[in-house]
Amino acid sequence: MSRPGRRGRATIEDVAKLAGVSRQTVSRAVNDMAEITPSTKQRVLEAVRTLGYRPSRFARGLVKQDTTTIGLIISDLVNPFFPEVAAGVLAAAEHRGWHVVVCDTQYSQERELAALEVLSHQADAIVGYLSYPDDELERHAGGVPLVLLERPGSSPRLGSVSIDIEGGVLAGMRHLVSSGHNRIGMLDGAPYPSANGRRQHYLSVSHELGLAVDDGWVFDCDHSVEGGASAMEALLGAHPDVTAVFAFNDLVAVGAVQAARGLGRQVPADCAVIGFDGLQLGELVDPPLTTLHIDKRRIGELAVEQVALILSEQTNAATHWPVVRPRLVIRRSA
Amino acid sequence: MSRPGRRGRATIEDVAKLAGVSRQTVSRAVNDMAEITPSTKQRVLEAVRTLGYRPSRFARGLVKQDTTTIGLIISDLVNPFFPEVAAGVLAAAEHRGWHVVVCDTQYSQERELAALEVLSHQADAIVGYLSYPDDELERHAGGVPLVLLERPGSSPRLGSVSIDIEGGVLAGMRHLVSSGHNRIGMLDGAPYPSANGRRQHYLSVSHELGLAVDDGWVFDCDHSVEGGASAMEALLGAHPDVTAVFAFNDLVAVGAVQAARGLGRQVPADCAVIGFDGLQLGELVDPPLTTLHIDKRRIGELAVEQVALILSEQTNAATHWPVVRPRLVIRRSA
DNA sequence: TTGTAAGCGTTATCAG
DNA sequence: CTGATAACGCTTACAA
Repeated sequence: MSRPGRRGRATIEDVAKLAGVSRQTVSRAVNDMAEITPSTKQRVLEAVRTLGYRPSRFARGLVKQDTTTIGLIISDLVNPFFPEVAAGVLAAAEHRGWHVVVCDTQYSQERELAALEVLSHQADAIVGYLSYPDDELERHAGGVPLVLLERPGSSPRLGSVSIDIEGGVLAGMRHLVSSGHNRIGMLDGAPYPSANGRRQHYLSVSHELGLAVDDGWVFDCDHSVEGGASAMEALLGAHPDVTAVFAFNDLVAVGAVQAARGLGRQVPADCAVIGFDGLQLGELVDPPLTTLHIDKRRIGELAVEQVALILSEQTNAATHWPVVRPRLVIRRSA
Repeated sequence: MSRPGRRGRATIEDVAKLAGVSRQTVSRAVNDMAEITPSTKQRVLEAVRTLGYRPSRFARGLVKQDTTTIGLIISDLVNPFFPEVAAGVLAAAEHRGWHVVVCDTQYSQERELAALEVLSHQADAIVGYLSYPDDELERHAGGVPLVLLERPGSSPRLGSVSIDIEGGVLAGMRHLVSSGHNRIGMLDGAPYPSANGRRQHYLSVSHELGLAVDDGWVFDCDHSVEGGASAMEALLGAHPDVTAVFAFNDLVAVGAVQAARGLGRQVPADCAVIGFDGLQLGELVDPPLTTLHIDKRRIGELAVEQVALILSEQTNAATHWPVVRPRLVIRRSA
């Protein structure tokens, strides 16, 4: 005995009963297919309305296997970097008629795990900023294709979209050196997925360019304005003679500028600052931020293309790992 | 005859066959339930791995009616305002174990409709910045509960979280007037959902305060820095004697500051500017932006609470429509 | 511990 | 044009 509302919502069966037709006919009316008389359609639709009937997405998805959902895991929606990547993912997904479920990890590995857990059940593929080692990721993804953002994947089972960090660092450091700097410090993002590479490349490039700096010139910080500010204070404390700073990202760079000023230094006169990602914010602060601009939307779009590739192959394997190249944008801070 | 991969993915049946057990046993192994011998569990799990089996979320969702998905429709992920709202939604949803599917309309009504279309089929409730009239929305939502953001809902079927625009405008205008301004212009967001109210309240408050301004002192613009800049130029062109500007939001305000300066005016000396939403950006520009700060995360959280309420009542009706109050934050621009 | 049977709510197929 | 009937893939009883 199936009362409407027995388990909450009315089913197609309930509608059929009320309208005095078969489930099939209800289906035809609801999805306005052709083979149905206007009058019956009316009657059915009325029953639908009075019962507040809505088709179950699960039942529908079960029978017509066509809806694709991709899970997006990002670190922090409030960092302007990520929404741009997300916008790229959303646009590319919408273009394909896919849905996107978004999770924000707040840089927490625990949340990252939870997100993987959820999305491995709810999505057909996962794209995101992930921090666990490849093998652990594969285990927790439970067979769902994975596309890593800003990080190369070791196995062919893992797609990836990365950034040419080395090229970016090289371009940035060269710019600073050619502007006459040789005591260049670095503010690195605290170790987290997207944090990889900058520090190492900073050190090797510094070495190549003959700069007398080492690990002691690098200070870790949160990926935020506040983080950048306090790390900058630490750097200036340890190396008061620093004349330029290579920042992990634009947020950090802005914080560095503020801290430098707070300590009485002019930017760029006393200390130059260069950012790394090219947020709009950088154009609006004073002085405008010199930065290595990254096409963030493109990262998201490329990630979805990767998913499409992987999903279309029965091998479930990626064959091509795109790399996005930063572009030096010179403004006034360096 | 069901070959694994007949329709793409292996099913529980395929695994059962390969492991030589029943589907039930596979289910027990996969969801690691208690009543199963370790050895068989091993065997099953191995079959799972070789077949690359993943349970269908649709089949699972069909039988255990517990997954809740909420659809979030925002106008523009790249406007820093929206990610904060979204972050609130995500946090509150995660707290409840709900999933969030995000759509970005790019301020396009066409996309808004498409998003409604999709989400009305894929979500248990929709939260978002919507521009269509209530009745149209209800029609397109096809019975899915709706929570309107920054806009009151007329029917009890519509939840909403709004902002006390009137209070905000009043506080802002009073601040400007008490600072000695009486020729105050306005840059209003181009008519779109969240755009409602500011202009009207600006006009009535101006009238109350005895200011000699009218519609001609209001210029529409995109909700962006660029939009604010060009509208500011227009305003300064039409009313060169303007001494203060009430901006639609902080992005617009920043643009206004830039334009004012570009035309040789000091801010706030020659022309004060006040924003409306309290982005972090406002603290970082020069001069720091005076603004009416809005708790954007809270908007998202309240929206999810509304959804929970609506979903829990069988009436499907909202009974309480929260209002978020702006808070005047005085910095240097006004 | 394991298997069997009965749904979950839809759509597709094929008669009528 | 309409209605049985059979999937769709999984879980929850209930038997064995």
